[in-house]
Amino acid sequence: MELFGKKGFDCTTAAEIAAHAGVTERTFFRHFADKREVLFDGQAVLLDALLSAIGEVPRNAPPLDTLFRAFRSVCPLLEANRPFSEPRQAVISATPALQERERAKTAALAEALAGALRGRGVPGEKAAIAAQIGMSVFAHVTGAWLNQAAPGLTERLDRAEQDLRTLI
Amino acid sequence: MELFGKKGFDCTTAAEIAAHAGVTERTFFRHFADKREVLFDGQAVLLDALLSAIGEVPRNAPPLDTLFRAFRSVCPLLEANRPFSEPRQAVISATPALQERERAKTAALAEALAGALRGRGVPGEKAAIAAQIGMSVFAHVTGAWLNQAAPGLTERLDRAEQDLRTLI
DNA sequence: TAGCTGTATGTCAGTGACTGACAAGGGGTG
DNA sequence: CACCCCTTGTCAGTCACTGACATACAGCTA
Repeated sequence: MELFGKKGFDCTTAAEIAAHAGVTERTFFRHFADKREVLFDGQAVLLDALLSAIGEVPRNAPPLDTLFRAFRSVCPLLEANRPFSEPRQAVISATPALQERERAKTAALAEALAGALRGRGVPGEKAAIAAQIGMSVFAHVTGAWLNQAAPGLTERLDRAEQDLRTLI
Repeated sequence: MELFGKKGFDCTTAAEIAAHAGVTERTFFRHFADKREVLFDGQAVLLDALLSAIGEVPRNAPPLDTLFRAFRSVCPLLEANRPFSEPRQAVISATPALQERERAKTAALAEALAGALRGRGVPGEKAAIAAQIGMSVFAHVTGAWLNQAAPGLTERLDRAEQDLRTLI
């Protein structure tokens, strides 16, 4: 983040990152599949949090309710991480290649959510659509919230869910 | 597509593509921003078709109806293009880097749709959510249809729209 | 016709992301 | 102590992509 803030992502070489961390470039690429991946490590904990949150929701809840409850339950985690995720998001917003990667990550997350829904008895197609919709709303909300802290995440989620329901 | 079918996308060098087209590698990169872009040229016509289709829908239609009417109206175009898009999709499905690019393209398309909705008086947040939701359903449908031709696009769209409406 | 201009292409050298193969160190276990 | 596993370093190589410069060709004008 130091280097990215100073020179931008594209103008920071992998060798520089590695040197800044006190290792070789080769070692860097053994820890991260590629240069972009260095910014997307926390995804795993978010995925775990969402999956276990889904497990807490009563099984008879409708799919979208299940998802939104899970989203709400990880809000504190995201709020706590804001000091790290805000500058990170600034770098991503300035770099198209990173936006591509970010979309890939949220897509993977959506697939995981779809799998969780299917595991709770939601039919396949509907689970996929629900997960994609829920995830795109969630990503939209968190993105807007990272741009501007107020209103908070849960309030934004409420509004987005309202918008979503009135759309149909 | 010949080369990609034979050796796969990753194992086909840009120099080979260029040579196969009878030009230099440098010339290749003057026509396409990067190697992946060579597979995503048709997006512009789809965008135009969708935007003009949106223009045909009466202005007082609710946002999601507007989008789904537009989607339905481009189905013939997609069905006509199937001979080209099916092998193309096979290459994309086999190459994560291409899936990333594809998601970026559909995201750009969703933003364009959101802009069109806003131009029709839909408030900003709702337009963004509607466009993302519509687009993700549309992408999901076309993806499934490219994997298996039957049932057809419009029928799949009907079912997906049903799934979507019953989710709420 | 000769000259001028703009645009598409070729050539070349260079940077930087990433990879495979091999060697070297260091800690735990028998 | 010998052995093994895991991490790291080293090195050479491939390939995507870029900037600078030269060249060819088409159309327009004097």
